[in-house]
Amino acid sequence: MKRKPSAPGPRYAALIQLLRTAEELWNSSRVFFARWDLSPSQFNLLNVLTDFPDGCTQSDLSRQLIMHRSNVTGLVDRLEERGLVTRKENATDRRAWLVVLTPAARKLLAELLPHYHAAAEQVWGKIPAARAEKLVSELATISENATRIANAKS
Amino acid sequence: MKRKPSAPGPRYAALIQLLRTAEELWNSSRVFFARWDLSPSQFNLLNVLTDFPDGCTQSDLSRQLIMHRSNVTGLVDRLEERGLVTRKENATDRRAWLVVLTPAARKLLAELLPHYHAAAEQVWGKIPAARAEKLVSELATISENATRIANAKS
DNA sequence: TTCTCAATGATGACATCTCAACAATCGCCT
DNA sequence: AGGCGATTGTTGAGATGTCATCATTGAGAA
Repeated sequence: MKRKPSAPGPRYAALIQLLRTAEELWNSSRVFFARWDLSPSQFNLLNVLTDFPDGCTQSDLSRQLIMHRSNVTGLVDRLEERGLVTRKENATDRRAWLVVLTPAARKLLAELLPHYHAAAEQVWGKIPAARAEKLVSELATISENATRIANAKS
Repeated sequence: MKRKPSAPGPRYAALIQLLRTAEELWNSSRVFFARWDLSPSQFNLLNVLTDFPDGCTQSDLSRQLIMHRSNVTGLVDRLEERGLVTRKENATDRRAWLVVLTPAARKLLAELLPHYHAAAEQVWGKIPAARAEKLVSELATISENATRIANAKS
């Protein structure tokens, strides 16, 4: 008894749900960060920079944020215009800038982050932390498999 | 003993991993669909249309794909230029088009979908279907919570 | 019927992203 | 020292996405 041609397997729907959930999270975060006039990408960039008090190269940022170098250029441009970030010259490598948070950005993050972390916890509802942590390893497996399969020569 | 100010809760990292995994899946799918000269969004649109043999309104498409109406306009424009989709006039509502798959698109999908469904299964590796299905309900909970929290008046 | 409000799709402005190409610089190898 | 390949940031083209706004059309209330 045949079903539809090329019926999806049982785990296909789960992947779709995963993508959809991530999209909803992203869109929700857009609404959330709009209160501080930030986009999710802008916040992520600032958030990464908090781990690099001495500054961070744009290429390093692109790797941390998993995006193309050329995208970081415009992102930093707009954040620099708003005074949240500055480009410092790098004495040891004259090709690369050092992107640093301004005090204004640190103040903004100090106000924003508690709300953000609280909201992140709220999103899980009654799902316990133990379950969430088990999820992480499964998600990591999926990430690796996806990247490997995509880069495999067909 | 205080940690960093505004330390993230235990489930925060899991959310980050979720977003990262979705991003890797999306990027992997970009590489995957490039074999047929399609973007992930273009594929998703065509895939949705297979469920609507009589055609689908652009607004309906925007709801199915969770994107703004204005985005569907350009997406359909480009697919129409490539002959994968046509805009039929709608007798019962002269505001709306009916977007329909062309035979060429059906042929393309018939060739593409088996590979896609196989890859989707492969991504899970040794994670059993039962666990994947349990994931779905948790992800659905997260989706709902995120949307609700974002839309709540603060 | 007419009026009003909602829905549809298009458009323009803009942010976000990828990719290819480029000049400048770095590092290493000979 | 010189040369060569890799890395860095920028630029331009173009796809993808949001949002506000608009004219057209639908549909239900007065």
